Amino acid sequence: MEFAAHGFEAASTRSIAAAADTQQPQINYHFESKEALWKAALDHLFDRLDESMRRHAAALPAPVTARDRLAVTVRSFVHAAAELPELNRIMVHESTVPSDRLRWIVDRHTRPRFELVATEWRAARATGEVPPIDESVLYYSLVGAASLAYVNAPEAELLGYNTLDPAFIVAHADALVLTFLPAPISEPQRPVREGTTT
Amino acid sequence: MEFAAHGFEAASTRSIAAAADTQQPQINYHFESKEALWKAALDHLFDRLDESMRRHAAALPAPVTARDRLAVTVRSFVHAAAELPELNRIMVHESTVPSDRLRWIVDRHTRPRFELVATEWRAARATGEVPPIDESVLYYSLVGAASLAYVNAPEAELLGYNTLDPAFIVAHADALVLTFLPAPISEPQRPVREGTTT
DNA sequence: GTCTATAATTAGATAGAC
DNA sequence: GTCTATCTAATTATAGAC
Repeated sequence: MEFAAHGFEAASTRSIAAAADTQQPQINYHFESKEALWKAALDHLFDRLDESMRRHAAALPAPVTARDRLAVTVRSFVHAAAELPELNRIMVHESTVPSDRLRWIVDRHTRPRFELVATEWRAARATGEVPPIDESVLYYSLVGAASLAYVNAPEAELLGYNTLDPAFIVAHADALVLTFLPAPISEPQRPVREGTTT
Repeated sequence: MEFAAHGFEAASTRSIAAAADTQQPQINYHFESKEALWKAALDHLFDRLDESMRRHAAALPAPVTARDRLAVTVRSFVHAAAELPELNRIMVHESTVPSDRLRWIVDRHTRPRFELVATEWRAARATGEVPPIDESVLYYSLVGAASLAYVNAPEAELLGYNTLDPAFIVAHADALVLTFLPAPISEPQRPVREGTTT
């Protein structure tokens, strides 16, 4: 993906067309503009992200507690980030400077997904199953921890590590569950239910 | 910084010159090429990273154990990442695709810093003070967790969070120490010294 | 050293043949 | 729908006046 490798401005419609084995004017025939092509590419990548996360979640044991649900989300996201490095590459390319494109992504794709993780985190916080970390701090720490190894795969390769090796990906998912969702030491506090006295 | 905001290719020498209140040809007068300017900018940013980390480390309690030393490194890096978002922005822009520029950065700047963290991590692993996580997994998880909130600050702003707020930065550093360097539950295993019997 | 003018190349988008 | 040719604007780098 040219947009993932070079960013929106530096990705030329000529190289995008060449990668698709066609000619540059075909882009303006099939899409209204370079930006319309970019938006279509992002909608497609986010669809693939959702599909990848659902597929990996289905392969994991069914969660029972709120912490279990987060563990499934974390493991699924690590696997999806490894499977779709292009998406997180585009996200960091676009998120470094305010723009209409960034507002479009955040409104359409980022905010609903952030709210999903924040809601899961609040549920696990309420039962004392996870460490006392604010949801915004948690979100950026977790997403960054889960995605950089794949976003920066060419750099890791030069350091001598193949982060796309399935063994790396599984070790990575294990490590993030171990660190962000450690097994609770004390008994998890049950949420206080109405009408129940302790 | 135009390179941080748009990446090498998309940053025009005209806008760089305009930001420095001068004319575009001045760049080719003072530097051999656009790439030479970029290399000078990166050398300068890495110097500032080292200075920032030293300054923040000096403001923290002196470390005793290997885990303490890592905690100082983590806290200093979080503060430096917040202070210098441009550097990590350039790093993700450049690390997504193999290039001569990427090789230049890795050889000159990334590898020595990676080895430093890996060495500190191995020392703490040997005494059982930190979780059983491979150094490559740890490196990308930690750097990603520490930098994304500042790399993606414009995105966080649209989600309603000011990640450059000192309160966020401190909570972020606390969270990463809590997760990646939890206080050991069991007594840390002392490394076996030669000539010592237990 | 600093500026204007410009050369050589490449960008996204369009016109029009087939 | 697919192609070649081309338009306008932007790019890096250089030439040369001051």
